[in-house]
Amino acid sequence: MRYYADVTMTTRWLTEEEQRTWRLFLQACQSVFAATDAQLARDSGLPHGYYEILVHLSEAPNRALRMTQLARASTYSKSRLSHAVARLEERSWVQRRDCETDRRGQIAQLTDEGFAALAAAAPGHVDQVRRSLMDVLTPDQVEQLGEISAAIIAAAACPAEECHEADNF
Amino acid sequence: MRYYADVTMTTRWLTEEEQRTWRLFLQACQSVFAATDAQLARDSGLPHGYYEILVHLSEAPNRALRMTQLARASTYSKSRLSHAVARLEERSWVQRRDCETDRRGQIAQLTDEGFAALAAAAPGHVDQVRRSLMDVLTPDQVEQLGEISAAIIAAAACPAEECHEADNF
DNA sequence: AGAGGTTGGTTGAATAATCAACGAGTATCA
DNA sequence: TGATACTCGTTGATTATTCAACCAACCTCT
Repeated sequence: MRYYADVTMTTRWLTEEEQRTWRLFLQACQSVFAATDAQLARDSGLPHGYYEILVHLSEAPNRALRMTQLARASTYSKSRLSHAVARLEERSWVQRRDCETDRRGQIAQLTDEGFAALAAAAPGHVDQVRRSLMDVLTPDQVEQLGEISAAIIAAAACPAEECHEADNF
Repeated sequence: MRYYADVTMTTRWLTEEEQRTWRLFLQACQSVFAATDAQLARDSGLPHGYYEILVHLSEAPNRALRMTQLARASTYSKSRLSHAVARLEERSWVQRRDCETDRRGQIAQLTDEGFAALAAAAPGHVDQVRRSLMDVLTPDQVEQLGEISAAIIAAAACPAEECHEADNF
């Protein structure tokens, strides 16, 4: 039997090569993310994607972003972001402010404390990214990976598919 | 300010190129997994990694595996797998049996019903993998991605790092 | 002005993942 | 035999994520 059970006959199955690649890709991603998540959790008590949120805020003008923009930047759903920011607010790493020009709006603002936490977490994180990814690949491969990633993102961005999943985006 | 806040001076920061690649990689992974997860959830009500568990069981001799082996194959922690199998058991897709040779052991066995569910889910899933990944890349890129993934996995497997995270592995 | 629709964001319940602790079985070695 | 240590797998509490429902503010068009 093949990797994927065959039922309809009309499906275009994956070739051996594609199958192999898909599995390797899955495993590689898991290994990279497991390592970086573990490192962040260990060294900064930062749960998974929260670091990304802080990074995006730290780069925004004034270290502040509207919730929706922040969600888009972090590829978080609005709901997920709302919960996440609530936790970050409990730790005083982020503060919510009302938006002046749109009274529905909320602005997430990175606090000094939050910035300090991020600054403390960054070196270890970068180090882990090196160990898990960059130092493991040749410069050519890094370039290839960039191009491959860009192609994937581009394909996902448009393709007349349902981009309108209820809450997300 | 750079992407990652600079505090220690001793850190080897990412180059522009590496930074760009890292972010693209993150986003590409999110986009692929978001798409495949959404597809599986929509078409089969299968939460995230559960499909993988069923796949691994379906390929095992006798469609059965010891919990620990299954955990390793799916890169699940023992705890996570235990919970997951409990849910799959509620849906009668998997059954637990005692191991004859080791009385501590449990064997997860894919039921016919579970196999049918997997067979029903597979075509849509494969299709999504094509749309999100394979059809988006050139054959060369598919090959490159395979090699890159293999390098990442190999590096994570050995490197004298702490492979002994409490519960995992 | 106001009806209808859209967007921004939150909430709470349900589900999933992580973490720490545990009991039962096995292995090793005295 | 028994002491010690380790492996197998589960459990319950905590935390994170998803999902559906919702309110309030804005936008458009008449």
